[in-house]
Amino acid sequence: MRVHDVSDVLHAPYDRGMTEPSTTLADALREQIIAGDFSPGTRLSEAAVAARLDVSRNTLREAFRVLAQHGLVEHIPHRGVSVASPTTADVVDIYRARRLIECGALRGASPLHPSVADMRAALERAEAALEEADWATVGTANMAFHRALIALSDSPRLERSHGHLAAELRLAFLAIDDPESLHRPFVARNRTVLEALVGAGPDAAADELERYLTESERRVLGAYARMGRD
Amino acid sequence: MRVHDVSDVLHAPYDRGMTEPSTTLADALREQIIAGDFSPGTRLSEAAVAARLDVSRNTLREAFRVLAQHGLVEHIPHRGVSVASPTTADVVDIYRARRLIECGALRGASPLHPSVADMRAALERAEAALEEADWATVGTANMAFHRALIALSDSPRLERSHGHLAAELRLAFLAIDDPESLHRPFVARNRTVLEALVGAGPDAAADELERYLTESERRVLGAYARMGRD
DNA sequence: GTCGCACGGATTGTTGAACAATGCGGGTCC
DNA sequence: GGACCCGCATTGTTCAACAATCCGTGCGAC
Repeated sequence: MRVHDVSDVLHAPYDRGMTEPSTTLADALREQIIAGDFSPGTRLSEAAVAARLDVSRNTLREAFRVLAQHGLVEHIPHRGVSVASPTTADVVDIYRARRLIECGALRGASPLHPSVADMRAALERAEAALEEADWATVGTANMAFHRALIALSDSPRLERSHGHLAAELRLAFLAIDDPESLHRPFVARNRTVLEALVGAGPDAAADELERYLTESERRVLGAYARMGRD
Repeated sequence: MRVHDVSDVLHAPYDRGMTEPSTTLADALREQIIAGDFSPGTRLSEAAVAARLDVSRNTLREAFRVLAQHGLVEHIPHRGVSVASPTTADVVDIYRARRLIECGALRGASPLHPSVADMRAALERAEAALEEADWATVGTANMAFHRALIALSDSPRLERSHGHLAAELRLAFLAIDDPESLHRPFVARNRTVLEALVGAGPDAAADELERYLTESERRVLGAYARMGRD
């Protein structure tokens, strides 16, 4: 069953912590969105969401502005915001940007960079989850692998941009809803990338990564086509 | 004389047009900031800016959130927002990201792409402004050249990221306030890049662009060092 | 003198209510 | 069936208020 309205979703009010709601609020909403609490395309009524999260409309609107900048939410004037639902063109663009940024980061990386350990750790988590057919965890770990890969560049701004791409892409995965075929084949490929990096060197790893991304894009687009998606 | 408080700046209320203030408002503020109406580091008091732009604090805060996401403004909880003032580390990071994105876009580009015409047009504007020692226009045209260069990638997301980098970098230029040395030498280099693209091909152009960016970074960092800047 | 600390003013964070402006759906009329 | 119009729901924005936090100031202790 698909969720098509906020009211269909039950969840606790976001956790009020020590920081300001308006900052944390966007984070909380982001987490819920990429966790799939609201499926892509869901309309987010200001009044409904504000009531459910127990914040005022004004505060919520600030959070929405942030999410809209991240591409996680689409804001159309006088028509409200809805969870972004990446089109085929969006997917193509996301992968184009990923290829450029990830391969570039990898090509300029040192195999001795501390993040290599993070990549390895993420890879091992993915391989462990693979054993148990826990595709959600596999997906998360794959994501972490690529995040660590970008960290090789030591560039906060590239990490930020890549984070946005990853979040948007996750929405596309949610829309497809076939985690196994989207995540399973790519654990082995990630291992190949990592071993190429510490073995054959950054350029070979980047070439391998490029194949990875092209294949991943092909899968997503194929699924979209089968769904008759725009 | 440097501006250090909003109250020092005189300007008309932002132009109320047909679209919603909250969207246009961020744009208007962005324009004013990158035009140098508020010098980097200036504190932007909510009450003062709201009064001057004739909007409510709530609406202004939405705009601030957007600008903060763009990196144009720094928002510290309970301490308000100030115009970003890129540190040396920021400059290094911005150039690192620019090198990766711009060189990557160029390397994957076709010399037959329509944006090549835009690059040429921007270059000619820069060369014309150079004749008249109009450094501000030279800077704007140089910026447009690189924007057109990114457009070679046909990736809206890369264009957006690059736009943010360019805006942040402009703040660094504002802080330096020596437009001639920052813009003059690079017109000829842009021509070299363009001619390499249509002549020797994308890879040669990318190599040239890399030298361009390294040299530009060196100038900015040098100026920062001479200013005793963080 | 200066270090720590309490106090108060100023600013930010958030709320709730209100109203204008816009979009959407339904009904009517031709 | 299609064009038009009207009413309702939602968004965009403002305002006033209050809580929470920060910052400068002055005081006292050492």
